[in-house]
Amino acid sequence: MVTETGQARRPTSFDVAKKAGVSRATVSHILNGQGSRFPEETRNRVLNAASELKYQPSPAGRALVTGRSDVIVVVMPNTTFGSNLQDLVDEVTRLAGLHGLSVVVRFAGRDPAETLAAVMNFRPVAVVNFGGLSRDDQTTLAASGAATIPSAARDEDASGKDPNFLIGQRMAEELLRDGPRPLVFAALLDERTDPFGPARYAGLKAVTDARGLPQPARIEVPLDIVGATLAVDTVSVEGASIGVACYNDHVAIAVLAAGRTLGLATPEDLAVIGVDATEVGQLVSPRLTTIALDNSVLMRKIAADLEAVTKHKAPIQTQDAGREFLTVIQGETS
Amino acid sequence: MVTETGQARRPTSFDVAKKAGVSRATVSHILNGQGSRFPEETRNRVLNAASELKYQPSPAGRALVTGRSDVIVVVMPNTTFGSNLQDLVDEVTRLAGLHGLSVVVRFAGRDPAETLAAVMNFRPVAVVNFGGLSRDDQTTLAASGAATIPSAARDEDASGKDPNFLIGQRMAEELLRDGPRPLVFAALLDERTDPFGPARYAGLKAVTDARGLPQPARIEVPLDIVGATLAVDTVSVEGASIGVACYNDHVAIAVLAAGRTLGLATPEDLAVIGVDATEVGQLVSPRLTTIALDNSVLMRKIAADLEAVTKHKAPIQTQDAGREFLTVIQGETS
DNA sequence: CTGTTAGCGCTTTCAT
DNA sequence: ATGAAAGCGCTAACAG
Repeated sequence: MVTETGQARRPTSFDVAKKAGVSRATVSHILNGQGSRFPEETRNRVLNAASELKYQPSPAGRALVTGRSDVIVVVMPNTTFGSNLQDLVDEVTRLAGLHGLSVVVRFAGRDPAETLAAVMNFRPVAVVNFGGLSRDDQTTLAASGAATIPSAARDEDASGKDPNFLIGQRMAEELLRDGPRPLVFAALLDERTDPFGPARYAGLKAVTDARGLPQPARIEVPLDIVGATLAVDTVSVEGASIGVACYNDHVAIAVLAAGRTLGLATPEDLAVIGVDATEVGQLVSPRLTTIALDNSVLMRKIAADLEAVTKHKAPIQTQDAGREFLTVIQGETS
Repeated sequence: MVTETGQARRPTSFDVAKKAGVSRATVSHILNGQGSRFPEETRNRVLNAASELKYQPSPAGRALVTGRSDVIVVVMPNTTFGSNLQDLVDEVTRLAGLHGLSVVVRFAGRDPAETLAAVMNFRPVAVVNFGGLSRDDQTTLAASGAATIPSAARDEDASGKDPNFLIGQRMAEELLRDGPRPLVFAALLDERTDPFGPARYAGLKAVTDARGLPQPARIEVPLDIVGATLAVDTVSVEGASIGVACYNDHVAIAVLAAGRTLGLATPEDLAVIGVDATEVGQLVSPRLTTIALDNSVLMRKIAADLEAVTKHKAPIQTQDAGREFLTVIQGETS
């Protein structure tokens, strides 16, 4: 009765070693790729033993000795996230899997410090920041040995490189396509939790400035009809036409609802443009004009950075994609 | 060259022990609450030392010795999830924090086996299943020592206990409020990824059966206007009225869009009801009739189960909430 | 009450 | 080419 109690003890590298007739060190070497210098025969014995035993190395054991877990944390901003969040996460998960890493998703909470602490607690090899992690946070992470991905670029203080700045610009151009009119930026109610709004506003403003138009107003639009109507009412002027650039499609839908309540004609009196090209935005009437973001560019950047991190190389300097990742979906609201 | 700058070695329990003039074992005892029997003075010395050093126990070290990580994995179904996912996750995170556990979010991928493997890889103390984990998966998890939460209840094969069954019932009743008409269930396109649909359909069918109505048709509605129109067209009958119970608000919006395209009057020819009471559903025109789910009931259940798990008690038998967690939001589509 | 001791499963020099 | 040995940071018996 040397063997099993019912308590299926997970096989350890020792079990594999025994079965393959080698030492644990050898097992470790071979299973970590370092063993390309072992004779084919030994390697096969080990590999076979491992797979027969369904051996899974213990993350804890490895983490303990390396001081680093095989985890990459994905931090999502605490806002509605239009493009299908799950697709993004799935893709990152797939990518991470290619490097033998597993993914942990974390939503940025109200308290940034707490979020950061939680993230660091995982001692991740890298952190994918979709927003919600400040510059300072990233610095702290870097000091702890965790690279932040995508490296730099994003949130680059409205320098014209920031994608969100470009989004703002593009929205302004679309709203001004048929001639000048006052522009309004419709933000989420709670700015704290919105990492993208400021840069987008800056993009809007860059365009109005360039064209000698008044600086865009800024309203905060809650996602209910009463609140939205109140907010829109503060900027709509009798008989005049305005163009509203919205934080996302949901806000845009709220602004449209408010416009209906206020008796504004769309797009004549009230032009609206959203961001994200959500499915629902194309199903409502009037169909939303919106900006589609091509995440493949972002994903390529992430893939490259991930590669760099796991290879201990410096982050590759992918050239900025310019605006090609933006597409205006022409709807009925602009 | 790797920056060796802030690589400040994290303090270990040994550092704390030294600073407090005790042994590591004592530190461990005191920091794990087991030390309520230590003299106040010793305890304070240790606690102070720990906080001065900003000591954070190493998850890996602890996991290695206990064979279990301080992690609870939240598994989200790979479908649109109406009720604000983040609120749910935040709440679970808060709850977990109360027990010193950290939360990992995982979206169920296309491949269930892979998902399960990833989950088990964390050696979690518990798994919160919002859908996406099958009965078998849960059994496997249980065998590995991870409790599944909420315990039982959910997905109870359409036995009238399953919340989704109740949702189906309630939708049917609402659609039949003004008299009998054929019912249709509008599911998500990809049923594999939909853990809730079947039970909801069963709920619908229970009502039509009870009232001697024909069994509900079932259509799969993609979230684009063309596909949705095609799908709805297969069930709409010239001059007749139908009631469509939708998987969620987004599907409902798609069905309404299809109805517009097909020239159906709502709610006369085409009554529609959604699930989730999303904000956007109340902002579109016509305003959606939908079912609001009170997640507080679910959260209470989760809280209780979590308590039970960490206390090694048997899961508390909270009495089922009946249907009180369901509220029909009366809109303009039914 | 507190410390000693023994690992948990793994990687990694350093010998052989 | 392979293995022995030394921990990584922590907890849990068991002594004292």
